[in-house]
Amino acid sequence: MQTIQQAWDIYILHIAKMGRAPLTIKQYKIDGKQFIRFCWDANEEYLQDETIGTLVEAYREHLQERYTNTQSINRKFASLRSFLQYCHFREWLRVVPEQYVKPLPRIEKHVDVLTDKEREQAVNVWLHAYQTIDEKAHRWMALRNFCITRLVAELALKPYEVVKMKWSHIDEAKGTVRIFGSRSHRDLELSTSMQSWLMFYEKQTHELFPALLEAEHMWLGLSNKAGEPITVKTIERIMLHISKVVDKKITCTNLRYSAMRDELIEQDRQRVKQIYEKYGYVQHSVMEERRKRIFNLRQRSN
DNA sequence: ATCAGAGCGGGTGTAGGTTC
DNA sequence: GAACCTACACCCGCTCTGAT
Repeated sequence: MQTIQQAWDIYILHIAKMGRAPLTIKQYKIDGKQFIRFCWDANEEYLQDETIGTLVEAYREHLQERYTNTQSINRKFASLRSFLQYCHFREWLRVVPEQYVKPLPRIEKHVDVLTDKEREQAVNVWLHAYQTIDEKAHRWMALRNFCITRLVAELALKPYEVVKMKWSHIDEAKGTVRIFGSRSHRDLELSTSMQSWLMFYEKQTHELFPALLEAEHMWLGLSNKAGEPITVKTIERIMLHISKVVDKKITCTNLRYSAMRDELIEQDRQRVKQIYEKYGYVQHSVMEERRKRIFNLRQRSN
């Protein structure tokens, strides 16, 4: 007889072989660990038809008590459901207790969008740092952070897309930059002011790090291995610092939505259809949903 | 020798985004 | 539009460095 632990380990190998993203696998491992710990506490170690129903039912209640956010609960249901189906497929289980891993109804939340003034303040934080810091390396870093913040504020980029940027993705003649998402790319226009900031940043980078003349990536770190790009963690920290200074939660996502807002005029659904690709969405319906949430919030707060 | 703070990366809840 | 997958945000603890 299979233990639940063994089964989950095999299941993880299976989804890895299926080509799931590393982050997904990492998350599913966490979910598995939690479920197995719960089973142990209930003195259940083995995967068997006789007990799996009551076990999963009890786990469902446990999750609902422990977490308030239905999104979190539903994600754990999703991985558990997928695991149970796999067990069924492998004939370790005759039946899947489907009714206990059904998702809870989703609650729609409003999104927080920055005002124009807040956005401007946020972008100015690192510009100001750049203008006031004397020490060379820190000054360069402030310049880098300013350029990143401004790019996000202007082009509504996601952190992952920022990190992937390379000098070769900029078309100086056209004044555009090619942004690579996780599975597609798009060309966006750079303002002339943004273009000159980037050129200036490039020059400064080469002056400070002559050895990195050949570095492909635009955003480098002082303590990284030579030529290695920063990670999304650094983007987070740039935003965290801004949040502290302006005393308002600034994240890449709310900067991104603030940049989208002006184009997402409240009633203009036609426009949403036309521009969704610009903001890196695969379908216009996602952006339509975001538009509704953005304007709901503004109606309430105004 | 100890402390403070920056930088970094792992862990995990939550939200965003894609696929079916 | 439900179900599923993946990224984002945040917490925490470790390490390194420079100040006291």
